[in-house]
Parts: sequence; C-alpha cells; structure tokens
Amino acid sequence: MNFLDDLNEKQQLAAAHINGPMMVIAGAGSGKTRVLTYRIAHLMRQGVDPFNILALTFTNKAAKEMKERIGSLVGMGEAKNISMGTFHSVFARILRHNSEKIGYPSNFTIYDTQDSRSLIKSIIKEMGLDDKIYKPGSVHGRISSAKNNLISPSAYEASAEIVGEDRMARKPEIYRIYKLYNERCFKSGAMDFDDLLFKTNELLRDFPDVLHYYQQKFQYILVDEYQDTNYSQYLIVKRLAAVNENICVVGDDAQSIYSFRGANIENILNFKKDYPDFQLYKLEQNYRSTKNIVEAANSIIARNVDQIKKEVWTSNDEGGHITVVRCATDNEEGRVITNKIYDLKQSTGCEYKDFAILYRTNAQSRSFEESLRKLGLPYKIYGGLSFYQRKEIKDLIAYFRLSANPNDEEALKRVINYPRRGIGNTTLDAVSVAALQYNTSMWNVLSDPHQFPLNISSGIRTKLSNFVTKIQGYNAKLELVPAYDLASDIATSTGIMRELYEDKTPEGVGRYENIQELLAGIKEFSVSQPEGTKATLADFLIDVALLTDADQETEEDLNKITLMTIHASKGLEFPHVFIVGLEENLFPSQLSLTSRTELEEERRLFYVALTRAQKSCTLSYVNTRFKWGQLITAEPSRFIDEIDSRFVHFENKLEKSGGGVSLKGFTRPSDFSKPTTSRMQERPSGVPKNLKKLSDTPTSSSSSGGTTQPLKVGYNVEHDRFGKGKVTGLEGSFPNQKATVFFPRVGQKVLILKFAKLTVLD
DNA sequence: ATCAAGGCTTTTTTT
DNA sequence: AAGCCTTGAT
Repeated sequence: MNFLDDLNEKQQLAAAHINGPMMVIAGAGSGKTRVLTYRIAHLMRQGVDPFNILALTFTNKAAKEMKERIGSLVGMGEAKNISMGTFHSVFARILRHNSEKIGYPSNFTIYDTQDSRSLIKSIIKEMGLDDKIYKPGSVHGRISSAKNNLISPSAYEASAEIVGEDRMARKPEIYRIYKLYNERCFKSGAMDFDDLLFKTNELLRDFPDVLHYYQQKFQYILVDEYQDTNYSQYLIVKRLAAVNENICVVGDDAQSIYSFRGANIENILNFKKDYPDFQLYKLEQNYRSTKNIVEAANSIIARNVDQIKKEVWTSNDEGGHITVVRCATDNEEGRVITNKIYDLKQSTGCEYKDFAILYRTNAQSRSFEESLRKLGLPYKIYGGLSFYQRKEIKDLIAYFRLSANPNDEEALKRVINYPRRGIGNTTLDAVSVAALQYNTSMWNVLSDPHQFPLNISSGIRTKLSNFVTKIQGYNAKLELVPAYDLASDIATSTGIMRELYEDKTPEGVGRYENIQELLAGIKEFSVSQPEGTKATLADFLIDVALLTDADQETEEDLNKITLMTIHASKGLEFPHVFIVGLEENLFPSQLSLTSRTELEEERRLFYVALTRAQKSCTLSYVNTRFKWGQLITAEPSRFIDEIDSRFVHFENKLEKSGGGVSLKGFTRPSDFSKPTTSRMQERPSGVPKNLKKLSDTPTSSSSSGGTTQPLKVGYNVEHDRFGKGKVTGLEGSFPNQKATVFFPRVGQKVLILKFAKLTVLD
C-alpha cells in the first residue's frame, strides 16, 4: 500500500520528491507538517537510512510529534534514529562531541537569557559604565543580533557602520562589552543561545574533517519554518547541504514573525540563488479553517507590501462570522471570554482542549486565569514564567551546572551563598577582582586561594573551602553516579530541600513540590534513554537548557483550555480561538509603529493568530486596561477594521457618540485630574443620584490638600458587584489610595478607590 | 553579613 | 503589579 495516498496531489508531489533541492511554500493550514512527515517516511521507505536524515524544526515539541507520526508510518525503532530537533538542540549535541576542537569543555554550560544579561550587567559595572545608559537587556540584544549575523567581536569593532550606530545611540562602548562578554563566556566554559549557532558555524568553517563528516552523515536535510531562520542558521544549513544538495525547506513568508530575533525572509530569496535548479512546490489549499476565516485572513495579509503572492483557499464550509466583542476593562474581558467558552462548550459539546485564548503579551494572561479559575474551568498557560525559570529550579540546576562545569560563573554566583553560608558580596567581590586580575575564573581562585592575594578572614576562608570541597565531591560523582541519584544527593546535601521543606507558606510548599517535580523529571529522563546508554546529570543539563514548557506537557494537560502568546501558537490549531487584547499600542504593539516593516510583522502575527482557528474565531478589545499598575484607556486595534467587513460581526460595537468615550491619548494619571474627562466609565445604572460615588470625586478630596478623606475606616459602603460592606482599612494616598473592605457576601477585598465603583452609605 | 523597607523600572514576542 | 536594587538598621 502506498501511504502517500493520504495526501492531495500537490502534497504528494512534494512528499515524493527525493533528490535535489526543493522548497515548499505552504499557506497556513495547508498541511506542510504532513508533507514533511510523509516525505521523511517516504525517504525511509525508499531505503534512506534514518541516520542520514537531519530534520530541523522550530520547537522540540514539533520534533517530538513529527517523530511519533513518522514512527507510526515506518516503525518507531527506525524513526528514533533520525536527527530531529531545533537548531539549538541538534547543534548543541554536535558541539558537545566536538567541543575540545574549539577550546570548550564537553560539559560546557548553556547560558540562558538571564545568565547572559546578568553577566553583561557585571561587565558594565566593572567597566565603570552607567547601566542606566547601557541597559543589559538592550546591550544583549545588540550582541545577539551581531552573533546571529555572524559578526564576531573584532568584526563588530572593525565595522564603521555598526560602531557608528552605537555612537549615535550614545552607547559607543558596546563593542568592548561584546568582546569582554565573549571572553568571559569562554573562560566560564559557557555558550549562550546564539553561540550554539555561531560556534557551529565556526566548527564547520575551521574543521574540514568535521564538516566532511556531517556532510556525509546528513545526506538529506529538511528545515521547517524556514521563514523564521536567521543568517547563522541559514549558513549552517548551506554548509551541510553543500555536497549532496538534498535540501528541503518548508515555510510561509506570511507567517514570518521572528525578525526580532534575527529571522530573515531573505533566506528564501537566498535559497533561490544558492540552488538555482531547485524545485518549488506551492500548497495553497487550506484544510484547517472555514471559508470565512480563510478569507478574512487573506484580506488581512493582502495589506502587506512585502509578500510572496499566493492564493490560499479552502473547500470547507463557510462557517460563522468572526465575532468582535468590546469589553469595558481587562477583567471584564476575562469574564466575557470565559463565559463564552463555557456557553460554547455547553452548546456544541466540544472539549476544553478545543479552545485557545491567544494574546500578544504574556502579561495579559492574568485576567483570563482569574475568571477561568473562578468558573472552575481547567486551563494551561504556556510560556511566561516557565517551570525552568522558577527561582528554586534555577537554584538547584545551578548546582548541577556548577558540578558539571565549576568554571560556570553565573551558576557559582547564584549558589555560593544559597542556602546562606555566610559568604556575602564583599567576599564575592574580592574573589571576582582577583579572578579578573589574574585572568582566571572565580572557581580557580576559590579552589586554590593561596595562589592569590585575598584580603579575607580565616573564618571566611574555611567557609569558602567547605563550599569548594562540596562541589568537588559532586563533580567527582558525575560520571559514576546515575543522574537521579546525584541530583537528589545535591538537593538534600546542599540543604535546599530542608530549607524549602521548612517553609510552610503556600508558596514555599509549591516550591518544594517543584523541586520534587524536577527530580522526578530527571528520573524520567534517565529511564527514557536508549538501552545501554547511561545518562549522567551532565547529559540532562544539555537538554534542560533548551527545554520549554511545551515540552513539559503532561497527560492531564491534554484536555485543558490553552492560554498562550500568538508567537507560541505558531504551528498549532484549535477549533475555537479567542484573540484578545486587540487594541492599538498593544496589538499592534506600540514599539512596532515606527516602521512599515515592523507593522507588517505585527500584521503577519495577526494573520497567524486568525489562521489557528478551525471553526470559530472571536476577537476582543477593551476600553480600559491596567498596565504597570496604571489604568490606561485604549482604542480598538486597526487590525479589526482591516478585516474585510463581510466576514465580521460586531457584537456590541460602541456607537459613535459625541460624548466622552472617544477620548484619545488620555493615558496618564494626571489626566484624571482634568475636570472635563467625565471618568470614562459609564455610570452604572441603578445607582441613585443622591448617593455620592467616590470614584466621581477623587481629585477634589485629596489633591487639593488637607481636606479630609471622604472615606473612613468603619464606613458602610456599597459596591456594584460585591454588594454592601464595611471599610476595615485604608492605605496609601491619592491617586493610589486603597481600601480594604469586608463584604459579607464575598469576603474581604482590597479596592483601589480611584476605580472602584464604591458608594458611601452612611 | 543579613534583613526589611522603600524606591524604581519594566523588550511584546523566544531558542 | 511585581521583581530588583539600594539603603539603612542590626
């Protein structure tokens, strides 16, 4: 039997392509993952050894799923042997095998973004620069994009253009920070995310035997989401594919949403230049969404100037309109969307996993979380603060890292005084200075303190040497003791377990459980290793640095409502999608409004969001929203109006009235003191006029100084939603005065008076 | 060296 | 709102 029969004609042609370069331009929902999967299976059926296949995906989860699907077609035993994963994880492994060639230990550490920023921050301090001007985050961004374009520190320094840009931005020293940063990473035996690609390029460039080996090994190369690769990734692929030219790239320019991290649509154009005889396949039939959704999405993307023209179409049902909902506040948005999900589930009988709430920024998840929890609906948030970014997890992993690679300076600084062992900043600074002075790592100073002049008391010296001995002990066990055993040994013998166990606060209990979960994860990791291979803690570390919480998904997560950013939703699909927070300055983001290309990327992002939906798609926006603790007013996103109106239904559009609602730009709290602005919130009906609404008179009472507060502890008040209650506490002053009120119906609440619809009864 | 309190800033997006 | 950092007291 021929399993290619599962595909449509165009998909079949692409999947059956064997030798020579090929590109698949695939519209949203046109089954590109399917083509990739079947093509790999087909290759294997045709006798290609899975060891000779390299498939690069955008996420580890995508790799895992694709592997499973291929496994079900040709057998798991075989599928296992394909090299499949993200660029970062595949090449981290390759680097590990070849690390000594480029001067790194095989147990090199992978610095995450936090590590990088913290290192950059200390370098900025050491250089005596002002970290208000040289913000670690933006300096890192600059360095990162240099690396993604394969610009080394010396090339950076030599480029008049780049240094000129820095000078214009009043940050002329970045090239020096970059240089020092790289030196420090090297000395710490650490690579950052970008190094994983940069160093791979170095390795393949400078070691012809290595290049040759992998060219022979990877006879067939496939790259998914090609539109989101950067120059560094492009060049790795080009080098590896140079001999056999059996390269297949799959992508959709309309879904390019990662240019902020160096992704480059030009890679598609370069492909045409590099392999002029390549075969092009276009997939334009959408199998995912209703006609309305497909055409609405088309009408959006048509507004972009930068695009490869294609006609995405579907033979699916027409489906319902795209619904647009207006809400007063972010909290109401949470309630409204949650209720809609509840109703839709009741009426259609679908499952929780059929719903997704997609937003532009992680911070928006809060209001949805709250109302979902209130209604008792199960949900899972992806992204944001992931499991591996939690403090307690990072702390324990820092011990693991240090045990595997004692030169890892960021790990050292993290745990040398955690749990408290009386080694403070003064001591650490002294060690750091000595390390810099003698051009060595902090660990070398610590482990051989007599070699270095350290002005430190003997009591502290003992503490330091105890710490060193402890780490050396772990280090010695690294190759001998199984990963799980060593990990739990470290967790207990450092005192981390005890410290967390003794913390009986809910947060403390949670942290303790997280540690347990991490240890369980390590056990699982050990078990899942192929027969005969022993998994050390160092092996686990390579994995863990590149895991995200999509990889953490458990069985029970499988039937929950999904909450994630639109970026994270790429490649996924859901029957019912809610795209929330469609407001100017949020989506499109304020930061994207300066250039057409950035705005177009936001539009592509909206396109991606729309095309996640299979059956229905609902958009929402709010009139006022909290941002950084301040209430701001918002306008509906331009993207709403950009959808061809034939496909849209406005559920409760605000009628244009001359009144105060169409206020523009009143985003500052100072505007609240202007008398004309009429509070922006509609006065709830049902509040008798003779009752004094606090929120109507915030300015006169407090900002004019000295006048007594209209509210006192003990007053009886009434709230629109919570009912009657008694004030039990007041704190802060205008505009941030808060009242603690006890409502017999709902319990104690802390209300911000500026906004609370509170009425005094006495 | 440690801790508490108060001030200050926030990359939108992620490997 | 929340986390981070500085400051000041012990």
